[in-house]
Amino acid sequence: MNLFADIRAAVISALDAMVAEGALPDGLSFDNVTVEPPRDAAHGDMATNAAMVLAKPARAKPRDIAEALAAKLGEDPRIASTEVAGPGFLNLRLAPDAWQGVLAAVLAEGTAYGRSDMGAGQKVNVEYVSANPTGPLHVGHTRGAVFGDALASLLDYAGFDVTREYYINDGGAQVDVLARSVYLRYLEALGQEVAFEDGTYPGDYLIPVGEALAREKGKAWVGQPEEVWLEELRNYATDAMMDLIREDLAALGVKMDKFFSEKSLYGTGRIEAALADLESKGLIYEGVLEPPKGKTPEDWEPREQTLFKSTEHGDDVDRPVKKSDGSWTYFAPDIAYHYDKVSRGFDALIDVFGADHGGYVKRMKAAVSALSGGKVPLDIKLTQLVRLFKNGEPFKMSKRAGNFVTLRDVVDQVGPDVTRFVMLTRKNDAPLDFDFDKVLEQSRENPVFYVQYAHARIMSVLRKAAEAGVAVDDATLQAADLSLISDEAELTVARKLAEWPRLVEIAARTNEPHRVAFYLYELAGDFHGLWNRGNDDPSLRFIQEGDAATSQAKIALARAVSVVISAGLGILGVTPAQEMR
RNA sequence: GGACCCAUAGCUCAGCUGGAUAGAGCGCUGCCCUCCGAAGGCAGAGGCCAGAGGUUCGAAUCCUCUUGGGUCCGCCA
Repeated sequence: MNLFADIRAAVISALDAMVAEGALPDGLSFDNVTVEPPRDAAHGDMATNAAMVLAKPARAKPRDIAEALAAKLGEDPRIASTEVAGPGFLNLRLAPDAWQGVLAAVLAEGTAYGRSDMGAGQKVNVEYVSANPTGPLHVGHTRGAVFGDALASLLDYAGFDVTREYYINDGGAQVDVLARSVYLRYLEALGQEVAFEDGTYPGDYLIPVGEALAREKGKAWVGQPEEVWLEELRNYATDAMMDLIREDLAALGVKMDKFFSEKSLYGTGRIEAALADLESKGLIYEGVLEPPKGKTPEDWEPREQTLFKSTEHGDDVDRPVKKSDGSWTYFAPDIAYHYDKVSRGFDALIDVFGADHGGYVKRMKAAVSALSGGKVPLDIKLTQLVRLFKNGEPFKMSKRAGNFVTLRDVVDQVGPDVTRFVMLTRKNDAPLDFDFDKVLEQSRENPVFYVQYAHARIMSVLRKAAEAGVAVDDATLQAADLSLISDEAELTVARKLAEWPRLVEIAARTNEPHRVAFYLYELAGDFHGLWNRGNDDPSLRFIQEGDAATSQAKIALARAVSVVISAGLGILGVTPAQEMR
């Protein structure tokens, strides 16, 4: 149930009727007609811009259209009153039982209240994390992981068929570096002194890998040249790193549907096939790029390379897919990977990258546009930096990874729930400050606590009511006399609940899961506001001693809040708190 | 030199496919706990939405330019 969508449907059908009666001309598009909550509560419960949007194409005055529309809508029993205002807004006031209907719907549908069919089962691929398999995940990856995971859940909730995917960059030179680094740890495990030069990974996390290798291989590889061990060790090391990464993801509660190996694209003809597809579209040629303007690298010299004509699909310059020595650039497997995604029949693709990959957005979009003939949209979401603090001071930690703070460092300190919620308290493209102390603070400033506290309070009410002998199971609450919910503070909460399905659709349409976190904070605020009103006005308390019917109605409202909080936190991957200590 | 992101209250940030008098938290000012639901609550002050043009019934939102900050820019993945 989506009250805003229902009322919008009523507006549209009223407009259709006006067309049928000749009050409006044929052929108007109602696509831009909206029904939204007004900013100012004094403007009523809902407002539609229909008259203003249609005034020009209908060649009529907005206020005239609004008056006529108001007359039609006045016949709808859900609409208590209408008012033409401002430049042509039509403000609607709903009958009280409309809000009570929302509560009944929440209790009946549970956490499915708010699910949408806007996705219509379309297949969407969300690729996120995709960190190089050369070490544990760090904080930057954590934000991408949380964002991508919440976005995937959000899209699922909005009716899309979602695949969560991780692209393993296991085909490039950095894997050789990893293998050599593990080799050093292997020698070290066998008692040799080793030195980590530039171009190797010195992190402690490779020590156990070297030790395990030493146990398996003994001294077989000591003193042997790379030809003997490099190939095998590459696989061994990447497998070990992916195990590590999977553990990190599990600690955060992230579970991928698919891990896609870059290496699987090499030597299998798949890169060639993707490039052949572009070639067949006339988008591949041999050429020489201009040097980058302004800042010319000192060793720059013109070289002929194989280029992808990405400029035909919105890029600024054409991009090399083959180096001058004939080997692939990193871009080539990326093209092949996205070709694979397109071939798997996804209706839409989403890539979640760190902000430092902003330079690749246009070329990837160009590639997908070319490969899919413009049919498959690719949205690329960039996650900005996370700045770490401890009690207000910039924070650095270098335990096991060398010089960066790991996902584990964060999750072990504050837990997965707090980590996830906090990572979503900022837009993805805005930098995020993460303070290890503040995120655990129990105050209104801390949205994690504030939302969890609201849920815990409701659970507490339910427990206390049950102890007092009031039936509070969902079936009983559904049957409660919701007309007893009528105070303004209570209706404010009910109105907020009515917005939830709408919020889900907006968040899903914009691929912005942070909107869910902000909504939950607002909902919690409205609920706490109601709770606090109960301090001064005992008639607003949820449990009314000796009056089971009223108690059940009020508790039904609280229960509905907890249901929506659960649903929202579920999207964010956060467990609702049953109690706070 | 170019590309992308960002600029909203003293601070940290929201702001819906363009809608009415631009919101929240913190901070600030003033009230409110002998008890019953204060790990707080209520009220108030605080804005040229970086600047200048444009599009239109209407712009924080879309376009152009300027300023200021971040990221990136041929064989590194």
